[in-house]
Amino acid sequence: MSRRAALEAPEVGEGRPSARGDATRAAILDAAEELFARRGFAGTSMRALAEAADTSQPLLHHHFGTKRGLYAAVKDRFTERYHGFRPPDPDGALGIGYVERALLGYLRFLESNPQLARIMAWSRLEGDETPWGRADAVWRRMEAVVRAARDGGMLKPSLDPGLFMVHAAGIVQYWVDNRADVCRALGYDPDDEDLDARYIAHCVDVLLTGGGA
Amino acid sequence: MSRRAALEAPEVGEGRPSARGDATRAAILDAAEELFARRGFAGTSMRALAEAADTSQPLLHHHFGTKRGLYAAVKDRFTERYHGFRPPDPDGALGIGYVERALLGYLRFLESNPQLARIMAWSRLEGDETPWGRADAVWRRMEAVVRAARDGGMLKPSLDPGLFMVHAAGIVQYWVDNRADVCRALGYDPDDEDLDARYIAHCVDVLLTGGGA
DNA sequence: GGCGAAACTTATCGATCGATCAGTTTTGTG
DNA sequence: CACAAAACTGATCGATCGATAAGTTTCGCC
Repeated sequence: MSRRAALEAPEVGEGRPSARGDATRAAILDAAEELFARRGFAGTSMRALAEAADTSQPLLHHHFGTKRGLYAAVKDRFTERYHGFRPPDPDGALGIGYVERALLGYLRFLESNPQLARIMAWSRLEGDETPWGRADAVWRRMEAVVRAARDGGMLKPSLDPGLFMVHAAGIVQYWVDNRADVCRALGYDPDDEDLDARYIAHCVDVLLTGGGA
Repeated sequence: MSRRAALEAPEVGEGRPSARGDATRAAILDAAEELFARRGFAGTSMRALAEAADTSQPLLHHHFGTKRGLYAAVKDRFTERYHGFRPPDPDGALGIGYVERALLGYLRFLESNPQLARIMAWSRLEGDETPWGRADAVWRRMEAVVRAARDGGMLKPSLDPGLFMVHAAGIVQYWVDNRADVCRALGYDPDDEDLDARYIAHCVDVLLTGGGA
């Protein structure tokens, strides 16, 4: 097996690096990202990955050691992207539109990284924990924003920042997960490009002013 | 292959039924429910299923035809259970506590059927659509309740019943899916038995009166 | 009690799985 | 250019996959 196994995959290498090697590694990761997201870990074979990456199957083991190692490498690359998401800068006042901008931003982020959302969903079902451990930082960062908004007088004092954030995150996540089913069941037009914004706006209105009469 | 294949599995049979056959079929379905929920379709082998059901592997094919047939049979049985869930009866007035009772009831339902929630999640990722098609009826039924509540003056007129229901369903689903991660990241005690109720109560408060200051 | 159908067991099929090895080509560097 | 390391290929390993065939036992009904 190659010395450049599993966990040390992304770094440039210990011996002599190679431009060609980096290119194929990237191609393999791209293909793996696509296939793992679509079919999950158990449903994806190394041979299918090799074919999708237009390489040979033993080469996958050469670069990433084992199938799990390749999976971990894919998630590592995703982790960087995931942590690249940040709630919009409150820039001073937490205006009324801030929550809407934040939720819509999160929705757009998930929609522009559909494979990330799917891989996270697969991982959760597969019982993987460690690779996404660093995601806790994102949670805490966003909770801090909510707490600041509350302490800044924008949200009512009785509000629990953590629970409120779970509430808000669930709004977005559930939507991207079930958008198609919801449209089919309740008769919304799935091709309506404004539907996402309407849903978020509706939720934000309820979140801030309540749905009660 | 047995005549009693795939889609016709649950019914009693066309030839001469057998008490023993029904018992093993149930045992196989129980084991399959457990294993498919834990490891997904691709991650579960027929041999592992046979061992868990304490039978032989060819017997699985005898009763359910193919692996997909068995999977479909498991989902069929789940579908009945899923449709067994109903929002609590408004019994006249839609009091302030009704939404809380409904959400908490849905949460308890999902928590008391953890395998149902997991199988639904697997199915969604695997791209299965038809087997849960009848779930649309549940969606519409619950939407009708929200619409009645709105038209009855309990919710504000500008509210969209469908979007509000997605919002509410997301609150519950996201919680059961991410409860453990949320507790770890934000420091809630995962063993706190009141946490579920507190979360739901918090969400209902925001849903009805809003989180704004 | 006997007869046919269903239930069940044992053995095994071909295909595919992840992984490894030996050998060749390419690449970077002195 | 020469040499060593890395990249890559082809062949193949044992294990396991879903599925089937053939034969035996059990069950339900007349």
